[in-house]
Amino acid sequence: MSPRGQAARAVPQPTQPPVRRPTVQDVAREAGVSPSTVSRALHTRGYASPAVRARVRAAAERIGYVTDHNARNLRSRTSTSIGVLISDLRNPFYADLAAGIEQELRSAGYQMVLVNDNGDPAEELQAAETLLAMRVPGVIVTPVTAKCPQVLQDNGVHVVCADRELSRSKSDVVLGDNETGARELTEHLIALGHTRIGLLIDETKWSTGAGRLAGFRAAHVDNDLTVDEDLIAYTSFDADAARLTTRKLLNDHDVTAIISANNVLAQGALAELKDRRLKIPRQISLAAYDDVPWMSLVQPALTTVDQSTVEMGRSCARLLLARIRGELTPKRRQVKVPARLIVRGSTGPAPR
Amino acid sequence: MSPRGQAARAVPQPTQPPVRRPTVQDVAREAGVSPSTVSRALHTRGYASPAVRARVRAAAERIGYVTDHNARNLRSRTSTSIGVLISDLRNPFYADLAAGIEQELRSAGYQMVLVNDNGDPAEELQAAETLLAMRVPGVIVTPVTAKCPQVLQDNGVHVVCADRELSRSKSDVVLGDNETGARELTEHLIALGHTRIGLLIDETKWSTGAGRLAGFRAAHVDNDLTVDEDLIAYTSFDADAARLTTRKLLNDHDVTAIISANNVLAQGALAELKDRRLKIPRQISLAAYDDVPWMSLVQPALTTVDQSTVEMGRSCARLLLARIRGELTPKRRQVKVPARLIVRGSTGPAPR
DNA sequence: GCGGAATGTGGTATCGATGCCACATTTCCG
DNA sequence: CGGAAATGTGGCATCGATACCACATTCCGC
Repeated sequence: MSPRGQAARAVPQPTQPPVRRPTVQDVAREAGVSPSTVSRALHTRGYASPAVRARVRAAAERIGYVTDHNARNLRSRTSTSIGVLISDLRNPFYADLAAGIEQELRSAGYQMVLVNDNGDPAEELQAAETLLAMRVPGVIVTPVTAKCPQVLQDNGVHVVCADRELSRSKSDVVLGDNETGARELTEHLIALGHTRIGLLIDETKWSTGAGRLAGFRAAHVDNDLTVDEDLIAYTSFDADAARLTTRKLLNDHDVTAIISANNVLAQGALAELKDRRLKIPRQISLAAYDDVPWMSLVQPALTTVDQSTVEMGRSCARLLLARIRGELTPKRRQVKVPARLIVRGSTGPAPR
Repeated sequence: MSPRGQAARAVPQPTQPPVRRPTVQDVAREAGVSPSTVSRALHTRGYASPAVRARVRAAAERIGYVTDHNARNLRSRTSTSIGVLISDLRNPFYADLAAGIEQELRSAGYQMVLVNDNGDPAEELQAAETLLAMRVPGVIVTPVTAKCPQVLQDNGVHVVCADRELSRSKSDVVLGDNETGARELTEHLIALGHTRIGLLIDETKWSTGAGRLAGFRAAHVDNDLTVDEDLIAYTSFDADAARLTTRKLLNDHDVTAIISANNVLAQGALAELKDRRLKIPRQISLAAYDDVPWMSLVQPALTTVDQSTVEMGRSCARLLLARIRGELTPKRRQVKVPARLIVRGSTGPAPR
């Protein structure tokens, strides 16, 4: 309807007459104290004698009182809802991340508002606006655009970026140790005698891809190998595309091992290798960054780097909560979650 | 601290002085109208001339106004946040379900508050209370206990149960067509000549397991086979347990095919078969209910029943929203999402 | 040209909990 | 034993948006 801007938001519809829920007033009457006292007895850091506190709690329980967060949030200008903005819940990486975040938030008494942005800048920005409207005190985001964290911070919302860092970011950030992980993975292959290793990768603008690429290079340098730039196969973030790119890589170059930069690309690479009936790891080795469950179910199981995704999520939540509680110095924080090489059957000595 | 009941909830901490956000008042001043008019112009179904509406919108955009949902919700006694209560985000089934729900909710202007209950009744109940506190108009839940939907409904919250139905449930529900799916899957095996088919299953109290078991039986009956009750192998919802159960099943009985009742059990079954170096499907066929990505990546790919989990999630959301908007008759609704047999390489003719 | 219906806008009370301050009691100590 | 400090409670205003009603205009038809 509106030409642009202020999109017409869903307006709460005229629902049926809701059940009347007990209020602080009701509890006060029931317990024979004032509403203020009820509030203090139940929640606030304020004073309340143990006796009164117990009486109020009993009364609240008796009549089934449940605090209204909307009223609470409005008055106290805070909220226990935290926004979580990720690309795609169906990707196990994001699901694990969200699971870790949720676990930590919940045990601290916070709630998670989860939004998929499908990796789309416009949706991401719209989600940010929604979270602003909800007056969340903090947001955890796997950013697509720098604008999103920017807008949030400009409005006083704490932001933790997860998994990746955009240039000129001012937010706290939790990253995997991509460089070390990729280096170890590459060195593992080099130690097996591989010298012509293909790298299947989709992006190198974000810290994630950039780090993995850097680790790949570093491993070569440390072992006096030069990286053949033609073996770095750029593709898009999509299994089918990765498959085609792998095909091309195999057609044009004689690599003895392939590293896929993430779990999505690995699907494509594996599919292509199987399709060619290549014996893994006898004829070619395959390894992937970002361990997800299927990688240990296929035959042979894939050698991978486990980036402790759930723990990464927990870290994000802990960091954000600490920030919200004002426990941190203003200085921007960067947390690095270690990555761990898991050697399985898909990597073996270089042929011949 | 408190002996029991009214758990001490996290209280919003004294955060740093938040940024002052523009209010309706500010927009009103900027646009030269009254606050009431601003409200109507931006949101409410009320009247506002196009001219004023445009002017107000422009003003709002100019000063960066974002509605405060807490205030809005408090006053209007509604909310656009929907609770989603599931067991385990790391299980692709739940992740897909949540993804479907989120997609539908978001496109309708609602938000998703996601809570993992880890399949634990206590956590489930606590989550329900949190959602009550948030005054969500509706909740989608994969119920563990009947008490949870009960409590919510008693407080006037609309509930849609997803994936399973507890006895004596009064809520709307969205189910997969477990019976048909399991019947088709079983019939597929029977058509291939299998007569001794093992069923690996964890629960049959919920409609989910019960339906799959019923379908399994029905296929036998329809084909004049009797079900050997010993081939129904009960296990717990855990891959390792399923593996042991599979081992026992193979040791004690000579089955020519195994059906796993869900994606988790399938992992255990597959692991055991691989461990025994059994040729699939030459020596034994394996099939699973609930198609998840890894099943098409393993070799041979698994024959499965795809229960359209994402679509199931969408259905839940659509049903709940319709209910909230009062578009439905009071009668309890039950939606059945069709299941689809996907034949892949893991099932073949019965040996000999 | 006038009564009365449409139409659009402003004013005010209110949603429910909490921040803040005042004040009634106790407690404590010289 | 008096007065100051400590302690615990109640009262009242307030967070920001919206529901609801009153009212000023404009628009009709007869």
